[in-house]
Amino acid sequence: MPTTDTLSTTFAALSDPTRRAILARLKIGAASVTELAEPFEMTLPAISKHIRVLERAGLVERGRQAQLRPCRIAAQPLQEVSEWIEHYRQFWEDRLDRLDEFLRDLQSRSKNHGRKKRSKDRNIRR
Amino acid sequence: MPTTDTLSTTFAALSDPTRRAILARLKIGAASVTELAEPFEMTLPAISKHIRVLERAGLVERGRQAQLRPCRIAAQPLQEVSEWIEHYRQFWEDRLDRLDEFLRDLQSRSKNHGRKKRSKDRNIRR
DNA sequence: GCATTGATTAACCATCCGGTTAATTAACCT
DNA sequence: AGGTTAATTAACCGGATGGTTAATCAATGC
Repeated sequence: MPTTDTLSTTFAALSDPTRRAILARLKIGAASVTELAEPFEMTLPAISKHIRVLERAGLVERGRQAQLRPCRIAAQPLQEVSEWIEHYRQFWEDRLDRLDEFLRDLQSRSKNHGRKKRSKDRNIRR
Repeated sequence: MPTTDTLSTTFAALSDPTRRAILARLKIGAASVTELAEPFEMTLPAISKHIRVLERAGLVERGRQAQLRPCRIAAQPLQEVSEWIEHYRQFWEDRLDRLDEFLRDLQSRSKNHGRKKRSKDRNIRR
């Protein structure tokens, strides 16, 4: 029922491979529904639904020309996702950080035999 | 049943606000299940399930000490998400791009009166 | 007006999801 | 051994999701 927040609907929309494929297709240009449906072994209504999900999430916009409803990408909501995810960058780069620390540690140890220097500036994010 | 791909399960895991809140909480340090449950008006089993979803998605790992199962963040899968999303950056920055193009256009036009330079590498279409 | 093409809506189905309560496991403490 | 605390499992429920087929709407082209 609710779960109205943008981030949730965006993530939900992206959690389906068909939908992501549709977005990928739209990266290279606008397309009609039947065009979008073509690469999939799926009926048109199914694709139509997927598109509506993307539309509700603000990830595609659609026009209308003749009996076509051309879709184009509108990735604005991805910005919020990107910002959200950036707050976690340090956590997936932690291993590198630790390797980094290990190397710096090794280096300083070789310079002043074996004294371990405490590196203050850990939380490096690059 | 299927939909086994990492990206899908990661996005799905992130599509719930409770789960994102749990991750946010874990950013500031490991915590037990009851600790994690505390801020929510929700039963323990519910939280337990959420945690399992996060765990299956590889977003948290858990230890075991006494009867506690301390959770800690493991944001590695977010890297893939981040990479995926970066491929769309140009699309949400498009407005800026077009302003940019407009300005460059204006500039080159003033230099060799009114000849419009075709920028090959744009990829904008709408 | 009527057939054709493009797309949506309706009705239906199976499965998944987020939540509950109640029962169960697991480790600790006397 | 028995009791307490931490957490999971089991069984269940209602509502969302992803898909189908069949029917309908909307615009075009004779």
